[in-house]
Amino acid sequence: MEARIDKIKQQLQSQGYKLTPQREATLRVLLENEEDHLSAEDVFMLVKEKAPEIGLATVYRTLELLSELHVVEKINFGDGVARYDLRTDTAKHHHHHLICVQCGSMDEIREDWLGPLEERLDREFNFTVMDHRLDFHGICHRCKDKNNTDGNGNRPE
Amino acid sequence: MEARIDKIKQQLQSQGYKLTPQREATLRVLLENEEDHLSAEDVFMLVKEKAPEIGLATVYRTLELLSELHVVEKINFGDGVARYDLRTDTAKHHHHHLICVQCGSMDEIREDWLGPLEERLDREFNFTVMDHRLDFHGICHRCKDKNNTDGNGNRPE
DNA sequence: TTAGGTGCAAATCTTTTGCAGAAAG
DNA sequence: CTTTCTGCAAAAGATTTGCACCTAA
Repeated sequence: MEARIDKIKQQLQSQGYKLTPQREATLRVLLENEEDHLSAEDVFMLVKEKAPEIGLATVYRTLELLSELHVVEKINFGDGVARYDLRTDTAKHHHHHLICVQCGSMDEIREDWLGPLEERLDREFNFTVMDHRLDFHGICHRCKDKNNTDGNGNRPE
Repeated sequence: MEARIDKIKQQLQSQGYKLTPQREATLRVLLENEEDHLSAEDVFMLVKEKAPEIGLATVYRTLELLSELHVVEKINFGDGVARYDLRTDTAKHHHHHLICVQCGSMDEIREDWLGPLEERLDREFNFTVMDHRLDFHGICHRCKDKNNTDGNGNRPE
């Protein structure tokens, strides 16, 4: 974890930014909750536990900065709040989301399935892909199990 | 166009909703701008040309209603505003977006490239896809041309 | 030392809601 | 008639910004 913080610190400094205690605390929260998709408010509350004096505006400013540096990715599930995902170390951000329309859960697929499509885009549309976002909406395996064993015969929708 | 309005009118009525002049004007705007991804504000301004007395809240309420009826799809490109796409008559909504990080333009690909992936999801993850969203971020063909002929050698970012 | 950061509060922006009056079926 | 709608204005949330004061490098 220290190594990752150091690396990000260098990224910041190479662009003339400073690693302040507030930014470091924010980074640690993101690292400790890598599996989650935290909103700015979520991050704020978690950071407050470590650094109670931090302001919400600083969290927003930090997340925006980290977003510009491609350290985190800002995502939007349509629930009115932006969420922030720490990016993995690989060059691109290759993961997809499975969003269940029944229970609202979200799983991730940490593989990239779009390589061939991106080549095709470059060839056919002269569009050079830098990033992508792929979300699937449907029924997750948990809900499918539940629907089948649900004695009262409830069905989604 | 009248046929499509009639069809939606029936959809509304079968659920106990009324087709008011405001709703009809909103629908017409959506039909006339099917290629665009209008925000609620966009729709509001266009509807105002036909029905100046309409209120923004009514537009929001109408769009939400049409969304529930699956007449439009509410989408979110992460720019802080929800946008609304008229759904095509086909069962699924198969199109992808090419969003240019340089000029902000957005093109559409009206083909579905994900069929095989969706089958794989069902097989490997037991996840049944009902819809998907695929956005690519990168440099569009227009900006690539512009960058190459730009005498002052400006580069994006 | 000094450019960049911070906290706070106020401002902004999108979207939602309460309500009294209007109108579709 | 009665239930659903509408417009307006106010409210609610999320995010951004102005500003005077700090602080990391």
